[in-house]
Amino acid sequence: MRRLPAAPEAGSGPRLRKGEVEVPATIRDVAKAAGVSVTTVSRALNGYPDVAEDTRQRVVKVATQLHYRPNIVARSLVTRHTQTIGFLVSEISRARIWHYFMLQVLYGIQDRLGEYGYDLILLNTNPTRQREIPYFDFCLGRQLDGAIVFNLRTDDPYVQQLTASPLPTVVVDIPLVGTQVSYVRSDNVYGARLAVEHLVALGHRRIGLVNGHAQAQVSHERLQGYRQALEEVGLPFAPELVYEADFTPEGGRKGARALLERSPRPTALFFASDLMALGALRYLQEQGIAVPQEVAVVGFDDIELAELVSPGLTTVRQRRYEMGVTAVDLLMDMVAQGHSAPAGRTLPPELVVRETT
Amino acid sequence: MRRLPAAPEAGSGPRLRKGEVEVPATIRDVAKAAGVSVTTVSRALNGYPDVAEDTRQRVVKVATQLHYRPNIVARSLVTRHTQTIGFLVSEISRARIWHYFMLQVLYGIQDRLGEYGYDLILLNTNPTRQREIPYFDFCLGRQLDGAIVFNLRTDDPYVQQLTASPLPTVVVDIPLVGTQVSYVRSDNVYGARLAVEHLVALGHRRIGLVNGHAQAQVSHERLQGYRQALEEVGLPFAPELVYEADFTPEGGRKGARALLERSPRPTALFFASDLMALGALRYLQEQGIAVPQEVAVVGFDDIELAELVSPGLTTVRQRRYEMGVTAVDLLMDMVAQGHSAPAGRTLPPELVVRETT
DNA sequence: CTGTTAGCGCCTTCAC
DNA sequence: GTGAAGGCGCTAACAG
Repeated sequence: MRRLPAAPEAGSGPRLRKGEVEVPATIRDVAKAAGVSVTTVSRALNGYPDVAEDTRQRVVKVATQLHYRPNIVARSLVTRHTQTIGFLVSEISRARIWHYFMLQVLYGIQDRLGEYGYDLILLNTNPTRQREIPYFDFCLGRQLDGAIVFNLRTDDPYVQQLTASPLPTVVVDIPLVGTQVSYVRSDNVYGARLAVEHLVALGHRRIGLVNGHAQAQVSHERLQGYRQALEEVGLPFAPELVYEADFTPEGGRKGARALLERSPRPTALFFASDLMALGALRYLQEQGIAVPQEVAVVGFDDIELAELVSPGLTTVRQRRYEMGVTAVDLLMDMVAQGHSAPAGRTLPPELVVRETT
Repeated sequence: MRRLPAAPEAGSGPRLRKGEVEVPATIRDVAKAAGVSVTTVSRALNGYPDVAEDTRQRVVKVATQLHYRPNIVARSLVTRHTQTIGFLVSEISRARIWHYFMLQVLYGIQDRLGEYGYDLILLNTNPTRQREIPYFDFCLGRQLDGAIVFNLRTDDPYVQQLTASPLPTVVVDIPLVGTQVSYVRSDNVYGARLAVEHLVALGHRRIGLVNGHAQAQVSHERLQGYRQALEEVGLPFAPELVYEADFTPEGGRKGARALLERSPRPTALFFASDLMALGALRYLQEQGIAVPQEVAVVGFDDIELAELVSPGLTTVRQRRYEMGVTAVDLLMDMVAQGHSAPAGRTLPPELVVRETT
């Protein structure tokens, strides 16, 4: 199985080649070549103070010559931490649609994690495996130091397990708390209010909502914000003006069609995702319905395309990159500092007015 | 440093709690509880045939009770493979723009890797670190079984190192070969020809090209295809009709503006990425230039938005998901089968005609 | 069929 | 300041 049979000749010198394959130098090789013990090499390379300066220099030099790289796996076995964080994206393969949003969060995570010297592992999970194996067993088996969970549905079994997680975890979008669990999300209620208030200020009185599916936490929150804003200005809440879609362009299209059949016809449509708004925009154009003259449109997220289409999409910007960064900060507070879970963080979204309103 | 001091009491039973923290059961705990040796546990759980059926059952049962999960790190240390592949995206944090394209490739990778039981680790690298550390040192240190390299510029130092890589590696977009290196890419020459031939068939004679930057391998190939197609139909190659941009919407915008100032003005524009085409489309709309009546536009990639904008973007589709899947297949051929690098794979793109031509 | 014996490469008390 | 010894949790010969 192993690529290399144990080398019989434990000769001295940089045992660099064995047949065709390069054998990486171990700490022992360095020790031998530098004429010190492995202990000293370990200390010298890991920056402990109790090593004579000239010894350290010699060790470093030899290590460089030998192209020595500490074996992270071996180190992890003894230190019991891997400098690795798991990124668990529920249904990553099917819910592709989410990922315009996700990507930016991922950048934030990746950038910040880099600063801490951690790497990110994309856990390969799927609904079946997910049903069988507690989420943290994935992580525990791999000795991960923590995890970030993304795109969890509220009815996912993991939600239950999460609060009692023994592993430092940050959940995106769902406000879960536990001694080892924290969260980061946008203030979706506020964001939705921003959108609706903007529409109301523009004179709209019948405002439709095309929402995400009910298993997404954010859908509830955005609906709530929508209702709040309406109530605030004394507008009635009309259930027939709410359409439950699924965040996809196709869903947005259907939602637009359905809502525009109501009478009196709404003069504005608020979508719980930009992708839906974009799908609807396309539909409206096909139907020859003028935006924003006949129907105003507001999206949610502010994905890059929002400003690339014409007319440019008015939308509620989520601080996606910052969500990633914040997730890591919260996580590192638990992992590195060993604190128990800090309070979750709720980031304020902001309205970006373009040409669809 | 370690979270748990060595437990002094090595009592029997499922030593499940120590203070607040749950201590995962080890193979030794299972062995003890099942009344067998650790070897037997290992064999039973790993499906070796030389274990009595009732012994196996007992072991499995005990393991389940104890919530035993093998420590992957420990296993990796001895087996010398980690069931983990590195994904190295050059400049992931700054070249954000690439990633509409990347994401779909990533899905392909992730899905296929899951079938093989592997996970993917996102290597955190940056230009600085990249200049200092040979690419495979990242991987070797973490004992990765292989790597997939994405978005490499032709002038990146890694390109040199790659051919001699001791680690199974698949490069996306750059046709590198070595005993342990293979590649996957689209047939960019052919793709560009498809685009230009389509335009020519539509009667266009002056066709501009807004290309990517010169450090991208694909730019050269697409330029080549552009020239080939021109030559084929006896059209002259006019250097002033080629603009070197950078794959971004902003670059596409600039390219469109520059090229449309040439006289006689080109009647068609071919962009080396959809993102550039989209940026240009936006510009053309602002300028009141009718697409496709006054200027026809063709993109490259077929990212999801291409069909979401209106007019829908005519473009050259790359099989992005399939590129990911293929990359993994090539890689696994080296990693699991232990073959030396199989020939690289070049996937045929296809023309998708929408409304901009 | 099962157990004993050695490590994998590294870090870490504990002596010197 | 440095080294010797032990062990992290697991797999893999090699005996029985």
